Amino acid sequence: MGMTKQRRLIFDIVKNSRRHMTADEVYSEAKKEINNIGLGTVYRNLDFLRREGLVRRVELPDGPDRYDGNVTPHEHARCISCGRLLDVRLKTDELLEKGQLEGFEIFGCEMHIVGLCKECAEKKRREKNG
Amino acid sequence: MGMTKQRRLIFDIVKNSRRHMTADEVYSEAKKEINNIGLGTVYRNLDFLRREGLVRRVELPDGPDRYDGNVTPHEHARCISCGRLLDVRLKTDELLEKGQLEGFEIFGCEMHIVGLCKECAEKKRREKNG
DNA sequence: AACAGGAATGATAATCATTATCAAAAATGA
DNA sequence: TCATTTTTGATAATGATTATCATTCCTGTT
Repeated sequence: MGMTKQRRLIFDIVKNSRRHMTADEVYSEAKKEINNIGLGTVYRNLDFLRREGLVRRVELPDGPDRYDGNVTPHEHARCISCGRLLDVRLKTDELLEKGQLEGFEIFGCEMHIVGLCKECAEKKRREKNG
Repeated sequence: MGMTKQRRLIFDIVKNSRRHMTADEVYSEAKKEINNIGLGTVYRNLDFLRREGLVRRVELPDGPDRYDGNVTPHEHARCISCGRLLDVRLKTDELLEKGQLEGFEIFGCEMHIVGLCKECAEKKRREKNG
């Protein structure tokens, strides 16, 4: 596996971030280290790292994909106000009502909870109450 | 609510379809009735109908959105081979492990199961076994 | 029926995230 | 070292969706 300084940098950025960054945010961050890094390089390496299982790509139904350095199984809740993703663990046992997917070969499942995070919910409440 | 013949047609197409159509598929279908209908009109009306709660938009993480005439609560399982969506009902009770989303105000949740539908799984099995 | 005002239309351009392309540069390995 | 493969940066292309805008179509009121 060719490990260029670009690839290492991109990996470190995603791995060390506690947020769930977009490719563009990774790009901005990477430019601080390598001034002339290309956006294509960022996309290419994020995809490479995903294929290697080193990072996880979270594909949201709207808006750009996010990259997650935490590759352990978990799902996400997205705040529609600030856009932040929160990690959640699901009880996946007994999720489906029985017999619905007879013969369907499940490879994986993605769940996105949408709503307001604690901070944004409180902020909205304060605005309302004056 | 202005109900033009375009809007009525688009609604009928989605409502009468047992599939989950893309905007482009609705457009192709609509052109059979109204030859010079615009793609923008299709998008505009699908969005209008969604806002009115008459159809549901299913936003997949990859590929174009699908439109569903069934607006009762259900989730989808997508076949990665033929792209078809299957309806599934979830046991949403006790989905989350307790205490994870303290303060998070849940508006909704979208789940996409991905895998192979019965037909495609069987087809693949046949190809393998000769 | 005529008319005015707002809404919807079709055509087209613009947007945004992502991929593809490709020559030049860098890494790898015999 | 030198040849081969991989990766890079720059740029163009893609695909789905939205925005724009002049024209046309409704709809309700006289």
